[in-house]
Parts: sequence; C-alpha cells; structure tokens
Amino acid sequence: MQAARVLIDGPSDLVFDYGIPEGVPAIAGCRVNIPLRNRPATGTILSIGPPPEGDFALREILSLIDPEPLITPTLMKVAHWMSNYYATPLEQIIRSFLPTSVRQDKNSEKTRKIVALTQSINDDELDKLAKRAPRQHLIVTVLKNAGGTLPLKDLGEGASTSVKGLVKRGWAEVKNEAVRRNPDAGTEFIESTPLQLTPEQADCLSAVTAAIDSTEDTPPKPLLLHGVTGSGKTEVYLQAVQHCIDQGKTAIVLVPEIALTPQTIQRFKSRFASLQDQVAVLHSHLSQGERFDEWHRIRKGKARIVIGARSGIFAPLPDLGLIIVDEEHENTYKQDSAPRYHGRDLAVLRAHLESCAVLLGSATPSLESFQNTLSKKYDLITLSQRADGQSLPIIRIVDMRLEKGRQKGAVSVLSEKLRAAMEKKLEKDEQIILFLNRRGFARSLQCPGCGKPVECLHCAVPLTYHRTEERLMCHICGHQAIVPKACPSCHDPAIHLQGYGTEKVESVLRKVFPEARVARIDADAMRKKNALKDTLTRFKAHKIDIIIGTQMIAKGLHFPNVTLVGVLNADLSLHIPDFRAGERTFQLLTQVAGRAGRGEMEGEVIIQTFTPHSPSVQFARHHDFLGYAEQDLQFRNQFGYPPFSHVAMLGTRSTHERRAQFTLETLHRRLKENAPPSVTLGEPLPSPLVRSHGQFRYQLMLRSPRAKALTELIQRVLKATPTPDDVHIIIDIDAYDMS
DNA sequence: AGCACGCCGACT
DNA sequence: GTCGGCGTGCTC
Repeated sequence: MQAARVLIDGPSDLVFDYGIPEGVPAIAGCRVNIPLRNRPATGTILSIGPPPEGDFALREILSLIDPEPLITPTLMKVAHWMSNYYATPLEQIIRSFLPTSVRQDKNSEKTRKIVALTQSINDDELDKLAKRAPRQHLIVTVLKNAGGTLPLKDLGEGASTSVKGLVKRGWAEVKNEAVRRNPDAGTEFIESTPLQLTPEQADCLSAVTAAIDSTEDTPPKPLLLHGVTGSGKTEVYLQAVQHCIDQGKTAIVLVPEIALTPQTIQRFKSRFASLQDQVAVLHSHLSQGERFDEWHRIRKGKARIVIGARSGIFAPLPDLGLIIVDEEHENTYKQDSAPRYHGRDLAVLRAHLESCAVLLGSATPSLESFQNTLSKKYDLITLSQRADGQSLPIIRIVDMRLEKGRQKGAVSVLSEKLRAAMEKKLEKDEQIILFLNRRGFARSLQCPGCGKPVECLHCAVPLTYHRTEERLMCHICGHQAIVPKACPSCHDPAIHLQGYGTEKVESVLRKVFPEARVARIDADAMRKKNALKDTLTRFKAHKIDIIIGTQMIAKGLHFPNVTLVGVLNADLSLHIPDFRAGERTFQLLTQVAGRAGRGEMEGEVIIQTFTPHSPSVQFARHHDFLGYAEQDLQFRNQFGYPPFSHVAMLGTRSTHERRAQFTLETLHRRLKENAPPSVTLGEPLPSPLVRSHGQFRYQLMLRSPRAKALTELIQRVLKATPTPDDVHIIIDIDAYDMS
C-alpha cells in the first residue's frame, strides 16, 4: 500500500504520512481532510510513496477536498525551491499559492435553478391546464417559446409553486446549473486586430516565437527585451501570446500592478476578445467568489491567458508556453511580506522547470537582468526606435541650485524655465504631466548650495538623518556623524532638510495657473474606488490640463496630447541610503520622460534637480540605458553589491526597543562567529524607519556571491539561538527594501 | 497529598 | 495550532 505525505495546514509546517483509502484518487498536489490527534485537519499532499518505517498505526485520509490537484507538479517544485531559497516554511509558501476561497473551498461554485420541460405536451392537455392552472399554463408557454429551458428566476415572482406543480406532473424538472461569477460581466470588448510590426518588432517577435516553439531537448534561454518607451513592447507581447495560443499552449503575463496598468489590461482584453472567456485577470479587487471561479477556470485550462500581478506566477495553468514579465525592473515584483519572493525571478525559475519561454521586458531593465545578458545567461533583444517613428522627447535639465538665489530662500517648486514652458503648452491647449517622487521618512541631508548629500565615506550611500538622536548614520556600515552646521563640501550654512508634497504643488499650480484644470494623482487622492480610472479618463478626454502625481503616473500611460513632462525634484529618490537609489532614479526619469510626445506632436521634458551632473540625470537625459548600466555596474562591482552579490536583510521587530536591538546584536555576534569568508556582514542598526506601526525595528545586511550561503548561515544561527517570543524575526533574501 | 499553572514535545 | 504529560510550587 502507498502512503501520502501530507503537509498539514497551520504555521508549524508539520508533515505526516497517511494511508490512502481504497478508490480515493489521491495524488501529489491534492488538498485533503485528515485526522490529526483527536480532531479533523486539512492539508496538502506533497508526494505519494511507500509507507514510513516505524511502529505507529498509519491513519487514513478522510477525504479529498478537491478531486483534482490544486498544485501542479511544477508548482510543487517551485514551492520547495522557494522554501529553501527564501528560508520560509513550506506551508507558508503553499498557502500563498492558493487564494483563500480556493484553499478553504468556500464560495465554491455558484449555481442557479434551471427549469426544463421534460416532454412535449399536446394541445389537449394544454387546454385543460389553461383552465385548471392558468399560471402553470403560462409557464409552459413561456418555456416552450424559450426553447424548453429557462432560469427559475426569469419566470417571474412566485413561479416556484407553479413549477413545483409541473414537476409533480412530470412535465418539468428543476436542475442546478453552475454560473460563472464573471468579473467583466456587462463589459463588451471590441476585438482589435494585430498592428503592422516595424522590422525591429518583427525581429523581437521571431526571437520569442522561436523560444515558444523550442522543444524540451533544447530549452529556451530567458529573453530580455530592452525597448525604449513607446517602442511598442506591448504589441510584441500581444502577438507572442497569440502565437503561443495558436500552438495550443497557455501564457502568463505579469504586470507590476493591475490597478496602475488599466491600459495594458484593456489592450489584452480587446485583442483576445474573441477568446474572451479564455483571458483571466487576477487582481486584488476580485470578490472571493470571482477569484474562486477564475482560479478553477485556469486550473481546468478553460482560461488560457492569465494576466496578473506577481502572485499570477502561481497560476496553475497547464501546458505553459510563455511567461511575460512586463516592466521587469519594477520593485513591486518583490513581495514585502513573507514569503518575500521576487515574481520576476520565479518567472525565470518556473519557465526553466516548464521548459517554456520567458520574456522580460522593460525600457530600463534591472541591472540584475542586464548583467545576465552580459554573462550570456539570457539573450538580449532590443527595440531602439519608437514604433511610430517619433523621436524620443528632448530632455532639459534645470539646475535648482541657481533657482535658490532667484527665489530668495523660499522652497522653490517651479523653476522659471518650467513655468514658462507650461505657460506655452497651456496656450496651445496641450497637456502637461508633473511628477514628484515623494518618499517620506528616511531623509538625507542635501546642500541647496552645491547639491551634494552628506555621504558615508565607506559605502557611498547618503547618511540617514535620525531625528531622535540628532545624528547622521550610515545604514550599511554603522558609521555615525553629527549633523553638520554647514555643508562639508562648499561650507554653505543653508544645509537643511527640505521637502514638499504633491498637495503643496497642487496649491502652487492653482495660484500660478488659475485658469488651468489641475488634478492630483497620488495614494491619498486615489483612495476612492475607480478614482484613478476616472481621473485618467477625464485626462484622456482633455477635461484636465495638468496632472500632478507620484510614481503612480510614471508607468505605462499613453496620452498622445501630453507634450510636456516636468520632474519637480529628481533628487528625492536619489539620496536615499540604498545602493539601488541611482538605478531607481534613472528608471524613474526615463519612464516619466517616456510619457511625453507619444502622439503627433513632439514631446518635451524638464527635469529640476540640485545634482545635474549625477549619472542618473545625465544618462536619462541622453536616453542612454547602456551608458547608465555600464557606469552603475562598475560601482556595484567595486562595492560588492548586486548583481555581483546577493543581499539579505535580517531584521528584528518588537514593541520593546531594547529587546529588538539586543536580539539582533546577539544574532550578529553568532553570525560573525559562524560566517564563512564569502559572507560580508554589516552592522546591526536601527532601521531608517526605526519605529513603524508601534514596533521598533533593527536590521542587518549580509552579502555573499552565493544566496545559498546567506540562507544557510542565517538558518543555522537562528536554529541555535533562542530568541524572545515578543521579538519577530524577518529574513529577506535578495532584499529590495532597505528601509 | 492534591491541584493549578506553565512549559514542552508530539501530532502519521 | 492544540492537546496532554509532567514538573514545580503552592495550598489544604
């Protein structure tokens, strides 16, 4: 007899063997009801194998929750890999694979009652019925006209009694029919036809189709598509997915955030309108029931194209042919709560395990992915021209250090150049997007005179200002400094923390351009449901002249009438204590600039900055990704940052500050004693956001060329080191969030 | 001796 | 997670 190895639901990652009763089709990936001690429990079958040795009575599975496995064999492998790599209990991983409604098998199929005539009734009987039971007669007539069947609720109120009468006579029967809870119910999508491809696009497409068509013996390499903004990456995606479907395979399309990419979703839905029911969009606004239905449609192969945010990578699609990761450089692919996986990395892993094609696309690829093309792990394909033949927008830099004198000390929001340019565009009735990257808390000291932030000499990242201690701190090596009275570089005493938000900008705009129609897009203003969609629709219809927004507007939006994009303070994302700050700023500037000049008219971009010479600003200005990458990769290599190493953050959180600190210090000591030479240890330090949600946070950075070395070391030390109950430990492998 | 409490390991 | 065994220590 075979036994099933079952992972029990719950936080303790229990694995036990159970007997499989006669006739129960239990296979790996199935969800099961099992007895545990004296109570029932639920779990997931990990594998089937011979029963274990040992003198205990094997208990049997009570029943299968779902007759078919909810987790495919490949996804099971992904889960095991994740558990090892991210140092996370397998149970937690599996839990994150399944939506709650699917896992708990709640909100299972919605049904409705269908009334069907069972036999033809002759006119004679009908006449009799008309006299004796006019309601029944009416129902029979209606049903006959409708072809014999109708939903019960369409027969009008109070019909059920009469229907019962008909059932009694044996003339009709009532059946339950499953109805799909369709998130798009009532929306019509008009099918769009494929666009004519430029020669570059055609080359890229054939590289992707070749990868889709490659056989299992020659598994395809991952593809990195570097396409400048407006180069028509989405059209390549669409035609690649079409090819995949034509081959009878399925496809996953990952997008950074469903809510922020309504235009991309729309294009997919329209292109595949004839396959309407075969496109499933997984997003956080689905109801539990909708999610249940979409998930099962995917599992059964009824939906063959899945569009989703990072967790879409767990979609249980059979016959996977292609995975696309749009805007692969986006940080939103990294989950910032356990399991802290990276959607793009899992896409590459899953594609490898499924021997299917994977396409990573971006106008500003991550240095991790780009480095993989240099080392020949990935193939690079390029779209260097805009699809409509338009040139990339002209980018002008405004040196805000010079504005300071002009505007006498006041925090200057709009430079004279930007204001003048806006005025011109408004006169011509063209639209404007203003961008302000507001990143609150962890702030550095920047000199308004020379534009330099105060940096750590050892780590080349800005020092972080800690208000409580009135000190500057390097958040990587622990170096501390007092807050300078004057700028260390130019001795300007005006050095201070400065900042303003989108709201302030909005009020300035209303004052400077009282005639213009202004709208603000940020997390605060867009809290209401559909607020973003509505604002974008009004902007498209030109009922708004100027949009002022945060990162939310940097991505993927396409508005032909926008001819001016202004970046109010390019430095805000530059001077945060993170080795990726430069990369992020370059990405942001390039992406934002790409919103300009997407129609007939030429676009113009104005970037306001205190550091006009920083590589992020200069390379973005010249639309030079390769130049930027070369420069930043050199820096990363020199200081041993990713992609030349893996970074792990080990953190403690507690309501007791001393305990959080002490625990991390203890762990640090033990790590030091046990660390192999390949691992570089940082110092245990208060997080830049020391206190958040009432908890104190301390963290420690570890680096190593091998991620496995980090996971192993951390797990070994944690296992051997008891920690207080009220201190929560966080392990973040390949961390992106340094705050 | 008898019992409440809390820690800790087992749970197939 | 949850149960139960067992040791500690307090009370009767």
